[in-house]
Amino acid sequence: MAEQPGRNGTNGRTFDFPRPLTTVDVVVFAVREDALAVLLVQRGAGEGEPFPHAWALPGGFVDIDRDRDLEACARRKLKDKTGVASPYLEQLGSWGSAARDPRGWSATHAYFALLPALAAAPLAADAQWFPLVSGGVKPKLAFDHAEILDAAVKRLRNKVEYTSLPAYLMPAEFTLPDLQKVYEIILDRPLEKSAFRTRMLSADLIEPVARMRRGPNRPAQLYRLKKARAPVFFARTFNPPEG
Amino acid sequence: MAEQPGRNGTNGRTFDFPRPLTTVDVVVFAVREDALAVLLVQRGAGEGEPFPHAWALPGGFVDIDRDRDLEACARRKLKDKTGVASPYLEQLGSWGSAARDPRGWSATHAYFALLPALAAAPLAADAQWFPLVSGGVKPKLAFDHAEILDAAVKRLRNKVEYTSLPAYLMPAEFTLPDLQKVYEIILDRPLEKSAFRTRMLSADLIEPVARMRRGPNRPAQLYRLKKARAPVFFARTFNPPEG
DNA sequence: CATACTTAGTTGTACTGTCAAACTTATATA
DNA sequence: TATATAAGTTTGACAGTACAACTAAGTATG
Repeated sequence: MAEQPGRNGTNGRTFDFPRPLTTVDVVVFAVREDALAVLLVQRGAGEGEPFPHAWALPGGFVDIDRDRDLEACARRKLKDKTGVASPYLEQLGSWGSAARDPRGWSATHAYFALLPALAAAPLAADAQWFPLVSGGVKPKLAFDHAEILDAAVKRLRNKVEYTSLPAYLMPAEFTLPDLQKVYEIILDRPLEKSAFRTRMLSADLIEPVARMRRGPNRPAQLYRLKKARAPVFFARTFNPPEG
Repeated sequence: MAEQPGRNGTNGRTFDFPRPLTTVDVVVFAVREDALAVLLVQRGAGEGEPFPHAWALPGGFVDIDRDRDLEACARRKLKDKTGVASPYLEQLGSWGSAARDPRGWSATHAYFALLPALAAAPLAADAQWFPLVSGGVKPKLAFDHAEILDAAVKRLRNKVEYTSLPAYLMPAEFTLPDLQKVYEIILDRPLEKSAFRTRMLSADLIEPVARMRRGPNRPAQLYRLKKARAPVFFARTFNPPEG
């Protein structure tokens, strides 16, 4: 185990002051049953545990022996809860204050992840998906996690206006109407079909596969994400939003 | 002074593990002499100080007794170095790893600030402005600050394409050509005059004052930022960049 | 087997805002 | 008074979206 950290450094100099607690939290999004959903975990009720039984974002303390850096820490926590190793992961921001954790001054580094709908089939026992209703989630969240979730939803909504982020919420193969539907779910407004198709097809983002989706009506072309494709940023937002 | 933090909590429970160091750094931008410039401070050379004499971003440890939250900590450090109390301040991200500080596992919360050119007249003794040349700064920076600076410049450049952020780099009164010049300095390319004017004037962002700027040619209308104006997000970027 | 129904996908016109370049206006200076 | 210079406007071309109608391809139904 590493030496007690509050007192001594590694080079002989003493820097003697209290350190904030350091945690990482992850806002995990997926689209389930035609709604944007977020993954929450229920907190334990051990002695001294703040917010016992409350729902919270998956996360926890940085382990300086296991976690090489913050992103590795976020991936570890994500893997623990969902089994998914490499989803889309983006840093969201950090929240730190004297008041947010009853155990003392603490700072959390928040990330947000996008998962294909069915990726997290074997969920951890204490984890559960919650649909977002009017920007929030039903249970009252621990710490300042409601605020972090709110920031994540706003950031996602905002970026969906001009990026291809929803592509990371899709299964391996999907149709253009499928993708449009996901955009519409997140933005909560309908989009123009022809403009949407033109934009997506000219973005060098997806490629058709040899199969079609068949159903009770006209078949639809199936597409897949081009390999190792970073998100695309469009030069315009979708609907010049209101005024 | 607060009790030693590595060992005991405030509620009787012991959470006994090493904590990362927690710092805040600020990337302070201003436009000086027709170039984007960033504020750096020279590090001391006391015993055990990492990167002695190297230039670094202004910042340092969170003081859990003085700083209510992370943003307050950032404002304190900014005030110390520039005397400026309330510039535009935005969270940039966080960098944390075992390797970035020789004193041990550390995480920094980075902010970026935009200052009017002449706001920071009385600079701290150890602080100095450095112009950005091809995205970077001349001296080799301490820690991973070159990486943080790079992220800040990229974020600023990116947001300038579709927001009114440069307005926060302007003095109290300025002309539209002045503002366009600042956009062009940051983006490092010329913009269309008429489209620029149309966009800015229809954005409900600035208002004319009763005076004109006089010079050796046609006078220009002076404007000022509308009071308490949050940044404006435009529905398009400026030049559909290349392809 | 024809017809209705549904969703996929295309086409065409109107509109909005940028691009590009020319043009007009207002001042100082020679 | 002419000239130079920068401020600000006008005009037409163009790109991409909005809106709406249209065609295409399948299943279901009588």
